[in-house]
Amino acid sequence: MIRLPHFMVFPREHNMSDRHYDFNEIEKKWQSKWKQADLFRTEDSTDKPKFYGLDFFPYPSGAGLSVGHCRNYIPTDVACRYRRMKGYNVLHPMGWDAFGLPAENEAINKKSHPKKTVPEYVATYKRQMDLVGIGYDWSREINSSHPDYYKWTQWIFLLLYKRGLAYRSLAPANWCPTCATVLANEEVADGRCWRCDSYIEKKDLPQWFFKITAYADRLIDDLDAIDWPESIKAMQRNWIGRSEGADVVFHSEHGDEITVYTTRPDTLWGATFMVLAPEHPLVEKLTTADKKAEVDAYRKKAQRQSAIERQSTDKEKTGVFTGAYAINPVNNEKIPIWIADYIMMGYGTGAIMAVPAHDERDFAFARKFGIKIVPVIRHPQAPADYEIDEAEDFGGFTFHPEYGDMFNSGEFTGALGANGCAKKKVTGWLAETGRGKAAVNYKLRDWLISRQRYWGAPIPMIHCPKCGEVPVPESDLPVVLPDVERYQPSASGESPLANISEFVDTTCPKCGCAAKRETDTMGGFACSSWYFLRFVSPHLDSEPFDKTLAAYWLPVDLYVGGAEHAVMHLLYARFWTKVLHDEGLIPFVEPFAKLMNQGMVLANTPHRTMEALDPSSPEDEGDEEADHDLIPLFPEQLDSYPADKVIWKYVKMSKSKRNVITPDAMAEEFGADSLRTYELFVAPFEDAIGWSEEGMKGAHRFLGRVWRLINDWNERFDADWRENVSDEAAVDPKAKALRRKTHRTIEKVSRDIEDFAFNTAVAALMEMVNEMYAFAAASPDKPYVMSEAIENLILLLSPIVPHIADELWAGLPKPNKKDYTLLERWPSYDPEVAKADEVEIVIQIKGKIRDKITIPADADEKTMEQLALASEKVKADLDGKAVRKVIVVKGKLVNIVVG
RNA sequence: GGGCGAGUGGUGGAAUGGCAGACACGCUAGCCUUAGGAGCUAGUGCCGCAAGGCGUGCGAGUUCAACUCUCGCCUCGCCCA
Repeated sequence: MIRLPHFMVFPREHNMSDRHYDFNEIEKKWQSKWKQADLFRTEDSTDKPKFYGLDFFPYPSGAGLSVGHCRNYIPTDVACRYRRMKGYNVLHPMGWDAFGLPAENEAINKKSHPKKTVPEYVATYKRQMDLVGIGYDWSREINSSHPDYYKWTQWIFLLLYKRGLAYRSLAPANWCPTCATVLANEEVADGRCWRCDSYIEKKDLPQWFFKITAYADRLIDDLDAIDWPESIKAMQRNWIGRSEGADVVFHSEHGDEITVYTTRPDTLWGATFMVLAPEHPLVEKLTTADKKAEVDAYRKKAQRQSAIERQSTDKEKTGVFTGAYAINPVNNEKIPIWIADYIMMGYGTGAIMAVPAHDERDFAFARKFGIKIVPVIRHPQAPADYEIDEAEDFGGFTFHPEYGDMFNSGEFTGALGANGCAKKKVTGWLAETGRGKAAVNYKLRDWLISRQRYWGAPIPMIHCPKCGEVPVPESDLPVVLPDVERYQPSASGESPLANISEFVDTTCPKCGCAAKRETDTMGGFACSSWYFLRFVSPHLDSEPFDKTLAAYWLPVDLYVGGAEHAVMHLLYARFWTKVLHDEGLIPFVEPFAKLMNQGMVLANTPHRTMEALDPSSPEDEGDEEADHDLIPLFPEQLDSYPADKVIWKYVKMSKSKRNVITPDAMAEEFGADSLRTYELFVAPFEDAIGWSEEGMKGAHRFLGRVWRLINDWNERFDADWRENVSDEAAVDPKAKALRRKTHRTIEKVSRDIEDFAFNTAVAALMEMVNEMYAFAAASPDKPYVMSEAIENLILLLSPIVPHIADELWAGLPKPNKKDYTLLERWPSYDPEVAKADEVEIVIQIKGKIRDKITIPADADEKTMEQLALASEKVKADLDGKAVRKVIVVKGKLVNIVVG
């Protein structure tokens, strides 16, 4: 079938009332008018209330925007346009997270240079955002890879250094062999690199860290005061992983001090062995001569394994006895010291006391190596005379999630466990007797900021042979990233900048002698940790941001982006905000007052199984996830592949799967307004959706209906409806009903936009249009209520579909209107008009619906009961049975209970 | 294994404890049209000719009344291990 372009299908060109909905022309026209009028420019000085709406800082990718990105930008745009019409001073800016791994990796793949690719990609993003009609204030555009911007990223680095929150240390770091750089813990998922999926390795390198752990408690506590999804807050709390317990001091037989951290000091009496991480510094010293060979071999093996492999719960426990013993400080028992790979040096003190009776992993370990198991906590549900049978039922009343009472524990036997009471008692006693002290432990590690990569803000530090590390003086900022042809990372673990002598060789700002610059750059998350502040004064060159304006605009009122940044960007940005607050630069402690996460957009993508194409490929053993065996089929492969073998699956859109739908294609075929309507209407904002072109058609059909309805009525539109509309409604119930619908829709759409319930807002507008059609067909001679409905409908549509709204508004024969709907006031509704005067209520008998009757809306309970009992159907059904009780819900229902 | 969330027509989804399925998509029939990827009208949860009955993952419970609240289970998704 030949698919004709829409403009050939409708070749006619008529007058206003009859012309067809040419969205391409309309959208282009209004986008250019808005630009000329500088409609989205934000003013700073005003007495209006402010609204700061912000989208997550995107990195410009070569794939351009997909309809998935639009799921983020469209709703924010609607919220901002709505606030603008409500009379707010709105800040809605956009900029580019242009530094960092994603941008650099992409340039490498393209065999180009980020300096060249980034501006190209930015231009594409901007063009697409304008195409979709997003109302950004482009005069505030920022780019984190520009010296004007990263000067201040470096300035904040120095501020952190000055406040003792940035330090350099040699540490085993997550090394991605493919990206050839180290990564922060947050950038490693399932032992793989967040950008390229390679397995990470451990590598010892001197690295720069930010001391985010110093803010751990505040990062947890301040979550209570912000309006964020609970799931994101929970993820942050989990990531920080605060636990309370005690540091307990053990000694080896020869007096070496070994401190362990435990969350359950009340189980100390059950500690029957100790386990050290293979890397623990004391291992060398403790190991007895006869065990040395075995221990060394084990340590080497452990080093080669990833953290994931080592800690996997279903892995068989391994370990080696060091030959040494420690003394349990609470009962002076001699307990063996082992090393095992499931203990990590990075957590706690790298040493644990093992309580096999009450910890699953310790239990498995003790069982395997035949170590004594001593229960010391009685399960709350266990009978008083319960005897633990080690051979048979360990696990029954052994591991216990809650607190049981202590036994087998010397003077503490009988201490009650409820509410952690025994734990507190033991901790207090440990401190009094010098055996230990209360301690708080965090899973959170300091934020590793060094990257051995070119494309980032150079770390503004100088290494002087005499003075050590010296910060670059503020007046010398920015430390400019040198222009180089070859920027590719080296496998050596050294930054590409290290080979550029013009960059590296410098003089010490303190003593003036020859010195070398730090060659690591900052990871991209540094740039995005403060960009929301830069938008308030994007061109200021004397400070990172104007303090007065920051105090006015921030915190961000609405922050919208994907949930995948739950513990990276969102934690770092909160941390920096608190540091800037502590420095007295900003009055607030949290950057984002309200956070919303949009749902993903998935594409129905054809896949084949691995073996289906290549029968010789080895059968995958075990129950690995099926996804790993599915390979996307590209469009051109689909025809030649047997249709019954194709597996269709909704997966995330990505360039590599060749399943990306672009807003360009949708705008071309259906229009940007249709795209906006569809993305808002298809599902609740937070839900993932599967992309459907059928849905696009539906949205487009709706806009066509709006277009025809209003154009058909344009000649009959009466701008003086305000004076006449009540009279018209007073004499005609249908007119009254339409007025009611209009006012109810205003109420509903306003509330829904504020609640981010865009899908039901669009549905309410569709209902209103349907009702207007029905009314117009039945009462073509009642212009006033229709005029009221039309005028309000256009304004209600404006934030959602701004192009068609402005076009219809411009065509409306109404004097003294503004040029753009955005400049009009958002409609208000009259509760009196919105109120129904008759309602249909339900009559139930024992909860089953028996009849429905229409009664006056203000009928009281007594009247409702009488009317219900008078119903013929009810009478027949009651059939003389005794009425035991009647429940009346005003305006809703009557339930008659017979018995 | 732990935490969080979700299971409603053929599909996306709607419903302050009070008429389950709004609004759409798709489908069916009809109208209009030289044409349809346009538009309009009607229908569309399931069973039943009908009256009526049954229906929100499964099983209990609370209530006059449960998609909604409580408990247990199953399945799926996400995060952490």
